[in-house]
Amino acid sequence: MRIVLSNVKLMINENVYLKDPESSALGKKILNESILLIKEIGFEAFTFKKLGQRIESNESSIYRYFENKHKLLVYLTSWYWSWMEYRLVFETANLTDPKDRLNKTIALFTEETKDDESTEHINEALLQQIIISDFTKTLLTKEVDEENRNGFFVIYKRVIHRIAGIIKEVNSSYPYPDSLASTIVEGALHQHFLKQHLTSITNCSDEISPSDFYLDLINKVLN
Amino acid sequence: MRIVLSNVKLMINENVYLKDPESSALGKKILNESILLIKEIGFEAFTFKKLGQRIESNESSIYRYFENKHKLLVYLTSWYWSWMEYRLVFETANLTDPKDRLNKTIALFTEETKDDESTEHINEALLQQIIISDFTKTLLTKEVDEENRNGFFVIYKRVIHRIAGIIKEVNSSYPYPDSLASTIVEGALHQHFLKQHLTSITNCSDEISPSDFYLDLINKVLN
DNA sequence: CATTTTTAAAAGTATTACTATTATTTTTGC
DNA sequence: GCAAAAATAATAGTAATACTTTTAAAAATG
Repeated sequence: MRIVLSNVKLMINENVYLKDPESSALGKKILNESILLIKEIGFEAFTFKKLGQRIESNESSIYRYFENKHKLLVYLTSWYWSWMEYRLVFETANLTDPKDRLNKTIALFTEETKDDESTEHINEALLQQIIISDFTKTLLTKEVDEENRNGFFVIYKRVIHRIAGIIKEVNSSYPYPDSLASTIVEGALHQHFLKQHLTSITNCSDEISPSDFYLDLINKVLN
Repeated sequence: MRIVLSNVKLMINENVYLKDPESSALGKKILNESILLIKEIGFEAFTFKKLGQRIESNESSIYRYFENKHKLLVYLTSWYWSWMEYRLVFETANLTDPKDRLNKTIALFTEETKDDESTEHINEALLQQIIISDFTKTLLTKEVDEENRNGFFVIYKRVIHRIAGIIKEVNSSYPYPDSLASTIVEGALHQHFLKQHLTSITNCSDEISPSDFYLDLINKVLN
């Protein structure tokens, strides 16, 4: 199923950016090329100076959009979860059986993503790779409580709550729906990472996907 | 059950350090105080200069033990997993029923740690807090493949394999023992973090522990 | 006690993560 | 179509980081 996103603007918390990057050509270039550059050299080595060189623009111009690279990463991850939320709502809309809805949901959040061609300035497949390697780092900081208060993670939290809600529809007496949802979403990212880099401690491979593992898991846990 | 570690030296891969920190008083001070300082200001803000000031020693002296702070963190995390492996072997040694062994194991890896008084230069409870916030960062780098080849993560991987082995004893036909083990160990760290900072997306609290959640989960998955 | 090793102190370098200033270009509103 | 405002580019500068190097002093060891 192809999603039409052309007319939808994903809303990202305003505290994350100084100037909305979706409001200008340079801003979109920043999003687009930062994904490529972070994927290429890793988030730790990524700097605004290097990004500036790459987009043939100035370091200081990028600073007018984002205070620092951490906030740019929070922006990109928020965009990703917002896009996933949209897909979740869209792709489960016509499913009435809670079990179908749950299986579809788990598949969506544990599968590898293909690029969605309806957004030209974001390569979703590459963005998912960045989410796998770097999303957790946006949370694991000394500033997490303050940033959480400032709404940096609202979209992610909303996504987890939606999934927890679907879990409850299937089994309303299960006592840990939020923990199960957060464990699966975060765990799926981790299994993708292990599949790519630490293959010996996962059963996921070209034949077995994280989806297989988590679909099996959730059905056993909820029945 | 109290563990006697006085006579045991946990072996850490030699590629991680330049000089064995357990071989000198300064080295032990580096381990001891780095745990306190990382906990205090966070790993990102932690520098060898600050650590040097704190232990009233010189920055350059610390560089003779560890090439950089990342390797110091890999050392600390390896030490932690080595200690956990020791506890795992010790505490399951006299259990013959596979189910008992598994439950004990899951409890061990999902519970909050109390300081083990038998090692004076490491505060295990604080170290666990660092593991919760920072262990994943040691893996999520651009250099993970090279460091993995150099044996930086052998202890962690061995721990996961041990747990996977115990899972297989309980249910030899379960198809994803390694993924289940890695999901639980890593997921438990994540649930502890959520419990502390993003309480709305976990059911873990003062009343419900990550152990409750994962013990329930593993028994449902394997039966 | 002489040699080696370890540690400390100081200085130096390249890079990072910004900020500030000024100039130029682009956009917009009348 | 032009003046004003806003955005961008270029340059320079700063404080901190993440080291390396050198030299000297202290401690350990054979």
